Amino acid sequence: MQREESTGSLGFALLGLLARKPSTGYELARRMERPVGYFWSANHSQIYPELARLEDRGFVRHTVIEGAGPRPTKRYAVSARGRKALREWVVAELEPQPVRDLETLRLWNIWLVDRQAALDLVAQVRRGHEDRLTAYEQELADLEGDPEAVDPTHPKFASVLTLEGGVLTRRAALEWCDRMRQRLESAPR
Amino acid sequence: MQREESTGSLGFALLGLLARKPSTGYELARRMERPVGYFWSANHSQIYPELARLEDRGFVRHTVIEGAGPRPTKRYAVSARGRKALREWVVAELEPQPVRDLETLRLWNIWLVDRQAALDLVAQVRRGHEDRLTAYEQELADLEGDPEAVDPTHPKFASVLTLEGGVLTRRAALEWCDRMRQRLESAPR
DNA sequence: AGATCCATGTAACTAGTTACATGATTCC
DNA sequence: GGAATCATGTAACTAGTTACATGGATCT
Repeated sequence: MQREESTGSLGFALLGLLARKPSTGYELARRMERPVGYFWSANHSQIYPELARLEDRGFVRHTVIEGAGPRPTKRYAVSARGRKALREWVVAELEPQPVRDLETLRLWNIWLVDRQAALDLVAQVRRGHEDRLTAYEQELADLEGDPEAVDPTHPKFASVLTLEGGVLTRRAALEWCDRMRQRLESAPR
Repeated sequence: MQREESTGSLGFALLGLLARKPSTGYELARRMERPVGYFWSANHSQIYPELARLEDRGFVRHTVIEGAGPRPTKRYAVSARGRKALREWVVAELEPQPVRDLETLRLWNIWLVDRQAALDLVAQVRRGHEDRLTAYEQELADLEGDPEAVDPTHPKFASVLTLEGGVLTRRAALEWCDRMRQRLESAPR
């Protein structure tokens, strides 16, 4: 048993955001929605206390700026120590994380419902993948031709990589949905 | 504000398992590791209390059987109400779930590390996808040629669908990893 | 005799969600 | 004047993890 008290995934998500651009907690919450929210999300109620913990550990520092809230507005930036901790976490050997994929769980139970309901479910899942694919492609288009996106030490390089991953896997998921539809339609009744 | 107290995803995961085969809590925990664990996971310490809640709601029932533990061994089975609740959940219109994908989060920060470390990370991620792909293909091979797998009202039909989805998306992920490797190798230094 | 599996539970904790609370500024 | 946006926090809750606890049966 360890009382280690180490930074969790949310902390590294925030460090990654701040390494790209210093921000207030509010801005971090907005940036968490999109595009980071494509692979990590958090509410502001989780972000504010986590920023305080990161500051305790010396991973971020804040300066008070003028802002619109009833309390002082704080802009956070990563420290050298925070950057180092993030770099180390990125390349660490991590054991595989537990998966929790609600859509696949629902599809795994599709044998319980009638054909029409099954087709509706597949269509619903397909729509979700389609929407995400469109979003990824739009983000990618914005980065296209940007010379910084070719530099592997620039954040935009990493953004392009992750977006391309999203495109590839969502396209595969669409193909899967089409197969499922065919399978359901051609199945004997 | 609602005090609705409704069944969550874990409850439906357990109902789905029990709809396929009545089991003890212990067996459910084992089945959660593989193959269900490919898309949903839970520990026994989460499973036992959840089974009690499902029973409170009349979704499952248990009978005491002979077993090896110090306490009475209970075999659970879904009730008609539980089956109905599961069917309704499967086809419900659900809002998209928050995503938490640690691997993509790490790749999104890859611009912070040197080329070798970046290549190592990509290789690590690739290995994970490879291992999963192999597992999916093995499970699929076991189901191949099974006449029940063609019947859309049989659980094996749904198993095949989800495994095929896994194969398609993991193959896409492998392609993605190969692209990332090329991109990193061909990048100017 | 010791390890592993079967079997069920609770306690203490961390992570994440939803709701409450406050108040200035800007847009319509 | 009202809604949306900026801005930060806390409280109460649900979900999930890790550790503690117990003990028979089977395998080596």
